[in-house]
Amino acid sequence: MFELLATDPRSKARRARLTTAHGAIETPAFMPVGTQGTVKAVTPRELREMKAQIILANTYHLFVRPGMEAMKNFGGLHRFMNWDGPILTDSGGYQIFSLARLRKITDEGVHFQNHVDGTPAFISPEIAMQIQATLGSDIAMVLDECPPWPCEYDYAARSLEMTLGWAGRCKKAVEAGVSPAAPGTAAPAARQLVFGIVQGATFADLRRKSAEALVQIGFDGYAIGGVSVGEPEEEMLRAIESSEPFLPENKPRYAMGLGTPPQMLEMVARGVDMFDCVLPTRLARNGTAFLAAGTLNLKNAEFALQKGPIEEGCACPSCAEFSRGYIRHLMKAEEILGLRLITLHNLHFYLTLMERTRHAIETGSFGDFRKQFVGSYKTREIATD
RNA sequence: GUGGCCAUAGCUCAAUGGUAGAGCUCCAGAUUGUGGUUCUGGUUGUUGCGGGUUCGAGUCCCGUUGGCCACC
Repeated sequence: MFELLATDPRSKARRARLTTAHGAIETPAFMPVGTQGTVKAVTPRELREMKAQIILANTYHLFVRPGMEAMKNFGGLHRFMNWDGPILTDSGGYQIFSLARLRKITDEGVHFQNHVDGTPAFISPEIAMQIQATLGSDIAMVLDECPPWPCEYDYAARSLEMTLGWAGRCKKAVEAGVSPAAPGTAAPAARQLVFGIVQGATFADLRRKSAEALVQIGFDGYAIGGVSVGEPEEEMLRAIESSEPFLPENKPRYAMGLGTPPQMLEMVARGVDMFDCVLPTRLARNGTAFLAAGTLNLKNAEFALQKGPIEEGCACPSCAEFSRGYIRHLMKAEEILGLRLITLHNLHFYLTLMERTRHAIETGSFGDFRKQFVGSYKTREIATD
């Protein structure tokens, strides 16, 4: 169920609520990425404390390791990782193409060797949905091919044909009843939502065709894929703009793998409701922190003696207790607490940004908020102690 | 005391007598459906010191200082 609560009169920004089996998600929302059944370096308790509403996990990674036997044994991913909030599972199409040693792609599915021990495996649209049913995620994604950037028109068109065929089979597989049974109960679990994925690379006509065909099949939400693959920001926004007009207003839109803080606001203004991105967690592990003024590489020597927090006035647990100088030391010494503290800060930053965005849309001030935030955010701004 | 080996970047070490380099550290940059990864740049030298041979010496010769090893 997806209810629109407020809309911005001057842009396509929406404030809405998506209800899943494990609770409601207030949108626009950022979803922390927990590929292997863990948002790297933080616990589910910490995620709850910073008000994460939903997290991601990855079908391909969990299929390869620990595998479905473990998942069945533990009664699904929620119980396995001890997270009782909503989970969205990416189908693994992206990983099959980026990680696995490819054997063969056919209309039937993908034969591949996994990146862990090279074991051959096969994933079809039906199998992808079956795995996600076993994982018990609240939102499942269809299996798709994510073409590279740049990409020739002919390749993008052929890839889209295959992906659309797969989307139809995913829908059919779900209707045929691969939905998860509620572990340990007689009652059937609440229905798993399924999102289609718009592809079409950088070509507006393919994007439109993709969106319209998916809507024809009918999904609970629509993702915009084929972005965050190395394309320049203008291409990324164009991909959003050429997909969104053909998606229904009463269903959530999800920009896959995106983005930077300003990019998220630009996409909210273009009608996107949901985001996932590894930037806050990955960059944290390399020492980069997100601030209102831009990013900061905390490994830089200039922070060695600074006693202030990562960001003045920040309400995250790291800023409450630790200095830039200490965190820099931890990162230089490769102490795991350092990347943990920055991860907590960055996730708090992303989640708070979306909370402020929701508030701005509700109060009719999104335009000003967007302008103010994007205007003051610089990639190389260096704040002083 | 005698004999031998060694001395080059902050560290560990390369360099047929022909423009002194590498790895690590250090200083920066990249990272968008995960990459604690990886990649890309950059700083640093009176080649222990003093002489000599040579067109040219980190390299050959003499002396000297320091370290290590072996033997009286």
